[in-house]
Amino acid sequence: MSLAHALLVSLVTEPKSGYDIAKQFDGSVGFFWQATHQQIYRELTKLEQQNWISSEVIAQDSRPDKKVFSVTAVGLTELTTWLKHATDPATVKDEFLLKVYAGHLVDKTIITTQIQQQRQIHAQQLQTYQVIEQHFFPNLDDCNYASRFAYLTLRRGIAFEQSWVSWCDEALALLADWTKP
Amino acid sequence: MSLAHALLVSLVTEPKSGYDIAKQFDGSVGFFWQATHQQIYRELTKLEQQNWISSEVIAQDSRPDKKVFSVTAVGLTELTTWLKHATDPATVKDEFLLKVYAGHLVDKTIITTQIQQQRQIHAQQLQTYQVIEQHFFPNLDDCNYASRFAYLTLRRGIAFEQSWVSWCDEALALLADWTKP
DNA sequence: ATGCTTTATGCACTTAGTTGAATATGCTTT
DNA sequence: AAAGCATATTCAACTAAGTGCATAAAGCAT
Repeated sequence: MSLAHALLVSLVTEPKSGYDIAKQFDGSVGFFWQATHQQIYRELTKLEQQNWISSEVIAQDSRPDKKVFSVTAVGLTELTTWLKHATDPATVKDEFLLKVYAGHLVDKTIITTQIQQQRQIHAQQLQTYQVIEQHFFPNLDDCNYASRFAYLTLRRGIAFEQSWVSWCDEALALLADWTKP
Repeated sequence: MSLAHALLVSLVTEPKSGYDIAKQFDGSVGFFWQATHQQIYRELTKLEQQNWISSEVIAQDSRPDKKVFSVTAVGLTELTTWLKHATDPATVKDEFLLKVYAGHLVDKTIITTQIQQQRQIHAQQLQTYQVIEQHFFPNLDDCNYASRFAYLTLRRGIAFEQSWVSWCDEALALLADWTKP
């Protein structure tokens, strides 16, 4: 279970509220971890009970109060312990590939459409990543130490999406020549 | 929720027992869907209640009886409906990338080791896929219609692993030049 | 006869994730 | 002024996923 660690990673960069994390999970950390706001709030409560994080209520004018969480010393120790431990490879559960595998059951156009849709999604995401790369990392030497690691994960995102787009093209080309017997 | 569909896909190829599916999930379908035997048995029970599959107890000598499941007409309809529907992109939850992102917190050697371990895992898996490709798909023209779709998923597996290995090499090269301030 | 392995299935429990709503504040739009 | 929107948090109920343990039948080895 790593939602806890995803939250710690997010909070160690800088303290924030549950609401902020939920928003951030749409970007940066959100590229490799997602959770709904309910999950986030529930887990934050648990982490505070465990004393891995502590909270402080901040009054805001023009907005409701917010509860800002920071990682405690205990939490930081836990984080480094976790970083040292070997990582199990992420389990792949890919509904789309399941459909490709079962593609022989239905008319070819159905799978062709599916692949085209996926190609579109991944090409879009690739472009998003490339814009971020050009905008925030035009020159790695100018980047601080922490953001270089963010850059590595961005490079992974780019490689991932490129690999998908290429595969879609390959698959569509192959499919074109097949006929159902 | 697609465990149900993963089971249907597995059973539509040929009827089998829960035990057989659990074994098969170590290969072919297992490359993009995994489940423990308890999950499988529980879901099979549910699918039978829904009448998407039906079972027949087969007595075996030299082995305990087994319950062989087949996809019903209702189940097949459900499968094709599912195939036609748009597919949400798989949610990525990658503990390893989370660690890379947090890499600035700890000594560089820790992340280097993590990346090397991942490289080893993906290089190994790549080789496994390549052996399967050479062994079972030396010539696509000789393959029947259904196994061509299996080939597409195998190609995806190969592209995925190659992409990981390349990224690991790139990341290790970049990391080598960085020093913690 | 007993203990180990393979085949085969299941229950109980726990954790993770989803869905839907309620509550509160203050800003902007109509 | 009313309605809708963004911020901010929480409750309650539910479904899905995952872990651990238990059972049982047959074959094989000691």
